[in-house]
Amino acid sequence: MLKNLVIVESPAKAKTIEGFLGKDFVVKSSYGHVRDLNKTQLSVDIENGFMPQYEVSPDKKKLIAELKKLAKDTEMVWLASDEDREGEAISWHLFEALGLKEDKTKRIVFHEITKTAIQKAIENPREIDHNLVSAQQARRVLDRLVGYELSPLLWKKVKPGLSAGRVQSVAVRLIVEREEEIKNFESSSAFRITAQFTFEKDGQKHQLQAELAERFEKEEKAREFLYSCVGAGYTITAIEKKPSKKSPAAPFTTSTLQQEASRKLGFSVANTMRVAQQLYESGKITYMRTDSVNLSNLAITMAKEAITETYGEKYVKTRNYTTKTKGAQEAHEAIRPTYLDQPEVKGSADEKRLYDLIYKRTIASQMADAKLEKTQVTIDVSTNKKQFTAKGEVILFDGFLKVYMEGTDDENGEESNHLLPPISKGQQLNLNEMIAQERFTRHAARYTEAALVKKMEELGIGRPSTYAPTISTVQKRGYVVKEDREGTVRNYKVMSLKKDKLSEKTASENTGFEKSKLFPTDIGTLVNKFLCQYFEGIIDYNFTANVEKEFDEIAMGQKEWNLMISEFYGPFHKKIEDTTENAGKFSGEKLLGTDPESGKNIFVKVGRYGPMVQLGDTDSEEKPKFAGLRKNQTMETITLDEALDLFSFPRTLGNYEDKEMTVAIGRFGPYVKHDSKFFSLQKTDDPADIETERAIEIIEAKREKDRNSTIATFDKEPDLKVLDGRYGPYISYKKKNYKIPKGTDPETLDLEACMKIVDNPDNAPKKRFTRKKSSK
DNA sequence: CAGTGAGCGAGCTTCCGCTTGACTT
Repeated sequence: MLKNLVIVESPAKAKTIEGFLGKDFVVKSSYGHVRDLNKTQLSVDIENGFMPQYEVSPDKKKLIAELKKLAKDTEMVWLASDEDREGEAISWHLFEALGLKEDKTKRIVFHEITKTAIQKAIENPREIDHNLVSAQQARRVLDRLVGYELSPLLWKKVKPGLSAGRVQSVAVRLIVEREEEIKNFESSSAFRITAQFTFEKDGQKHQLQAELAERFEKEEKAREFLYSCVGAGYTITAIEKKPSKKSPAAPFTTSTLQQEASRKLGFSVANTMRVAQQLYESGKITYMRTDSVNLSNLAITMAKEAITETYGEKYVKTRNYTTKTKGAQEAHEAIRPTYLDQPEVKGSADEKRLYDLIYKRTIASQMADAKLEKTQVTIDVSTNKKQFTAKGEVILFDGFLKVYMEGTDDENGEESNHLLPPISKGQQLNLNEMIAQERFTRHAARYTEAALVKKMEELGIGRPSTYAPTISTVQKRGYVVKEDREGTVRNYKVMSLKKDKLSEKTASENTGFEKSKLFPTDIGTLVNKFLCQYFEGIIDYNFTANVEKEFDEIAMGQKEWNLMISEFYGPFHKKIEDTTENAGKFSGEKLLGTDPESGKNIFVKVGRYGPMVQLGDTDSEEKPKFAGLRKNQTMETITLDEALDLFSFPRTLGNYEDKEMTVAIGRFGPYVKHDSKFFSLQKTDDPADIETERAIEIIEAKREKDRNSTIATFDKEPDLKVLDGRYGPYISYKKKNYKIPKGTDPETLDLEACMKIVDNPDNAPKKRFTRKKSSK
């Protein structure tokens, strides 16, 4: 009989811990949650105290059976899931699903994976905290109720297949509102005056860059100022020195790792997590989904040693960081290298780069402050009362800067603090050139994925394990797109004073260029408008923070979980019913104008398949005509002329092989149709310009490509083909695809062998899991 | 992925938070 069975959440953790515990312990993993609400129905019994109806998750059936068998023959089961709300619930679900006995079960927790921490945990077991489990249950039920009542309402009122939820809808709101802010932003310009001075000291020539403290809104005033400096002398009248320091940033959490990897390595949030997972699984870093900035004592000791050895003792300053994040649950350590004596690891290029970032951030966090000296120099102008200032910064002691400096999201990095030449008070300066350059104010920056995560974390919305999936969800639903956008050229005025002569010119710059930024789509904007209008409370930025307070009360045993849910659900559900009944279709319909040919109205609106234009009124006798918007068109910017162009399809071309060709625009872009087959246009083709000749070219090019990807065909069975596709060779038969078993050379297949493959159910195409409903 | 859009109505879609692989037709 087995003595001890320990169950943790992650298999990599299980492996490490098993090494610490010795042969009397077997350590297994639950792979996260093991039970959940059924996803095909609400699974919350509203009439009976909102009782959730749990079931073992389909992908956990096998695992639970295994664990159950193991637990039966074990003297003591130790539930060692994380010490937070979700972790406590996982332990309780395991207890229930495995049918454990209280006297044979213990609950233990630890925040760091070290031998002492585990042994201490084993010596201090406790029982499952049912209040904490109730708080998780409240969280789970609330999210289900919100998601599963709001989403169907969107299907009815806006468009099928949409979704809404406590987290994703706020993420979309942030992006939509930022876009509106940008749209309403009015840029203003002012003239910034900079001067380059020279002087000689001890036979050496020096330069000094300075800026006028004041900016001029009007071009005329800037010009006046430059003129006023003609023939002027310049003198340094004050030098002010101030000591300052910089401290290192805290070790990485999930959110800060995503931000830095985005800023410094250009990683998407999903890529960062994928690479971090690989590093974690190969034992190189600690757990990557965490909101804690805490390092274990062991880690701090290791860091101290590494810093002392490489940089010397005066670079060491050990620190304990505390989180400032709202709602942080700190079940894990910060993200750090497992072994701090390893500055480099083997692995893919991405793994190496991400590890390097984690290594440096961790080491720097335990290093001394950088000591600086900031200098401000004041320069008087003899011909007027205005003053220039020059700023400089000297690093007296580099400290942690030797290793790592946190990146910034600030795109207005105009101010540069450079080294100053040897200056002294009273020094006379010569003006080399003075420039007045028109500078424009900038709108707030659009969100990158990582910047959105940062904002969500500030609002306490979402968790480390959901940041990346949420960003992917809002893109999958078509609410948000991640795109590059080209900028526009803008002119600005430059005036220069050199050798007492004024010259003026107009220069141009590219502005508004965006790389990998999040933009709202028409659907995202419309859904946000709908939710703002009818469910302001749910997408309020403080909604999560407020319900979190109540979850905390439940966790402390001060409130019943289902009472909390009931208080929320009453008004919420009433609003759902009201809106279902009283609100009309929410299509964002807008009249664009009238068709000059027929005089009928042309609208733009969201239809069953997305944004479209409509020719003719919905309630008119004659059925209106519809056409979907192209990818680069939006409901807000489409013009009447563009709408009319969309109605010019399908357009008939000449014949080819005695069959008619047409050109049209469909769901997947423009295409040529011939003999009831479809041929997609190239990106460079404009469907408005396609004529017979080009259409034939496109058809022939497609046929050629098909021929090249055909491995074998058979005269006896024209429906069967061996083809080479995206994922390698496969068999196509009667519009269904079959995989070829491993180790079979597709070139050698004859018809008989193919039919054998087709008939073998193992090779049958995978069907989407659909629940069979009993027929009535 | 497959080239639609009213209305009729069946049947489908959907949440957040914990975890990894499987493996694309």
